[in-house]
Amino acid sequence: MSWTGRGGRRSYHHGNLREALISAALDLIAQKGPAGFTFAEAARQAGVSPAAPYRHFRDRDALMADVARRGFEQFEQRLAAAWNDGRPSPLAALERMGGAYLAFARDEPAYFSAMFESGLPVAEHRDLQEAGDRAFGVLRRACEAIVATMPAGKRPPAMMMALHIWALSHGIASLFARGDAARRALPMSPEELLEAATLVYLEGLGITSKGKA
Amino acid sequence: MSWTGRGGRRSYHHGNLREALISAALDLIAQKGPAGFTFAEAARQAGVSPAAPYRHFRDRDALMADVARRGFEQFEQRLAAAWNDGRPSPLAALERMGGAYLAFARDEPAYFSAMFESGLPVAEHRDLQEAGDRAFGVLRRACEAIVATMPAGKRPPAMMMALHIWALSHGIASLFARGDAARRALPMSPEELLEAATLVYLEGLGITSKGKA
DNA sequence: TGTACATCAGTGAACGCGCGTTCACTGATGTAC
DNA sequence: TGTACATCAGTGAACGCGCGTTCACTGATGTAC
Repeated sequence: MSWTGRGGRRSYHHGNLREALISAALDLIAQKGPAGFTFAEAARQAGVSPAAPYRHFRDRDALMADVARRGFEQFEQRLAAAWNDGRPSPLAALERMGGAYLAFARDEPAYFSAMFESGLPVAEHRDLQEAGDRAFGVLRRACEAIVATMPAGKRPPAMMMALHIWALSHGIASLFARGDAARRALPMSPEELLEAATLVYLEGLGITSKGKA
Repeated sequence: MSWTGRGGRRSYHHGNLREALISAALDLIAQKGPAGFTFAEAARQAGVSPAAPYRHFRDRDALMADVARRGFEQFEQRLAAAWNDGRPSPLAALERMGGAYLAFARDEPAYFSAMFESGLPVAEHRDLQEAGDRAFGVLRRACEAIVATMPAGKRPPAMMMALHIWALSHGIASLFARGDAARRALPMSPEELLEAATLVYLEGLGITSKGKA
């Protein structure tokens, strides 16, 4: 395949190998989990020799970390889009963001695995950690906005609230929404389960959802 | 090592190879994750030839499934011990059970990985699924007991409550309490985070913790 | 108590396989003049 | 516009390795009589 570059033109060079490897990695991770992805097979799928990937990634872990980083970036974008600056109302937007969390786990199992289950040492990949922090930041700012609507004396710590909702969403996503064979059966949709939990939690914080459509 | 059986006596037979393989698997999973465990290395660690494990397990997955099943059984026992039939009060016991969930994730990372992150197809291992269901049953019955203390008209569905608390505990355990390199930093202990979340959630259900010590 | 025999739980050598990684190399591309 | 050259991004062959799995085998154990 090395003779067809962009536009079908003959080409010794692949032209876009880095992206092709990322894309192959996503395929393989989605099919066989983070452990089932190998450098050699990613190269094969991209149509290059097994030595070629080393021009773009130091080793297998570096590729995996790049996939995870991209995953966090996409995740951040999706969460931010769902939050949409809290429109039409902060509570409605928060529910939508919960749905986006679950949708991401379901629609992008490869990214999700690379981000949360690949066993990458987050502390050793600064950019990965930062990307993760930015994604969490979307949720934290959402919680700050919601807390700000409450009377000054009754405001819970937004950071704690964000961690709680993150954990709740992540637990439901991991146990019930992921698109792999380990998914548990559930008598309702993960979205319904998460929405109900969030409403109860907000109620417990003293945030009533009466005004919500 | 094949010549020392129980009591140091010479022995061609290992004597307890099945258990030794399970124990080796736990070691290896704890060190390198579920993917880093191999049949061959488990055999080596148990001091037998690479063909020996086939006398006890059909293949690598069968061993992994057995580890996961044992994990769920231990998990069930710990949760049940923490719940202790709701003594001294159902709410105090529920908090203790949450702590047990996190402690298990931290103290038994190998079991935890095998149970939740090994990618085993739960549906294809009936005994594994049943063991998981029994562990969840402990939490469900705890929720039923708590719900039963409420006025008849105000009782939330215990099943939903159990799923919510399971997801919350699992999310916090996965993100913050697991003893591996992927653990995220946190401005408080996972236990504190979970306890606070549970209290807010119960408050939202209309369960006040005023009577709690 | 002794013996013959069946069964069990190991051995150890061998196999094919795919992996990660390296190496000297070479075709393609871009740039200076 | 053409040419020389540096750089880049690939090749393909090779390596050592550990894995899963099989095979005929054999030492140890248990049991019938």
